[in-house]
Amino acid sequence: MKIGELAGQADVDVQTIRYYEREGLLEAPSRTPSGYRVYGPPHLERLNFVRHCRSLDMPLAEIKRLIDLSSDRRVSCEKVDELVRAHLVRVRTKRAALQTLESQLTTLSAQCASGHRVADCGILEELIHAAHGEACACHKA
Amino acid sequence: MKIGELAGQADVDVQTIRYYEREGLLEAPSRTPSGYRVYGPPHLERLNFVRHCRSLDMPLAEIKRLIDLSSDRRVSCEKVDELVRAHLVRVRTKRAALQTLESQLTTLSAQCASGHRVADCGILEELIHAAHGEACACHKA
DNA sequence: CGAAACCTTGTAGCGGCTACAGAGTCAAGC
DNA sequence: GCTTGACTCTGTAGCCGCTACAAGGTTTCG
Repeated sequence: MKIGELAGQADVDVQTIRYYEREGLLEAPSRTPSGYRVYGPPHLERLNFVRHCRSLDMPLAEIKRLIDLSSDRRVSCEKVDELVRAHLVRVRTKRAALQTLESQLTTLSAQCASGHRVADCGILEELIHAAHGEACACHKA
Repeated sequence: MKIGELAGQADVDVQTIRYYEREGLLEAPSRTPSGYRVYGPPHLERLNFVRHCRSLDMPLAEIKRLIDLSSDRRVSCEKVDELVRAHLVRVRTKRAALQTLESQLTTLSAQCASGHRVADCGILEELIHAAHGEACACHKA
């Protein structure tokens, strides 16, 4: 199949496929005499794998390492697990930060009694006041 | 004070300050005859405000609008609240997505019984298997 | 035969910085 | 006075993961 069909099957932009090829995540496929890329089922499988990892928010570099690891089937599985675990830690950290953020913003939004002017706005006061302090507590270890 | 001192006070990179100036978030300060930027306390205050908003993960464009709104004290506060609320929705959505992600990765990591080879790795099997399906359920509305 | 839909490469843009290059300025020590 | 080092200046390029555009070539369909 040609690139457009592959893109349709995997629900990915055509450009993204070429980008993955450039970045070494997808093998360069064979070409028609006129230079069009021709893909087979293994390419689709690989592409779906990459997209699934991306849906788990893994950076491309990590997906690439995962592919390299899995292509050498003698390698200990611990490395794969290590990688996934490290990623999990990152996600967890970010999620926790967003949670803090969420409650801060909720508090902030509650400062605003409707119908008044900016001059009396609790939100802005709060933001300016906080800015006076020594930076946001949520960003201190 | 000069840019380095301002940067120290606000715990911001010097380059970031110049970047904020270029982007219109910080007023261009006066200069010494030799062209060095000279800042006063109001600049520090503004910079701290921007950093605080950034610590709340607001995009620069939004912070700029917030500054513009707050400089016109006659404007209704609703716009400020609207802006904060919209940001809150974005944060909440992202946090929820990360939460789903977190549990998926936890499940994934549990697939891996230690000491075996990649060939038998539950994680990779899981990832490849999932990739075969019609994409990740977590990304469907 | 000609239009439309595909494909090709190369390049630039997004956001929010960060880092470098190459030049100028300034304060302190010898 | 002269050097050294720390600062500052501007301009430019890189990071990530795409996305979009330009300017051309190919294929397909009516």
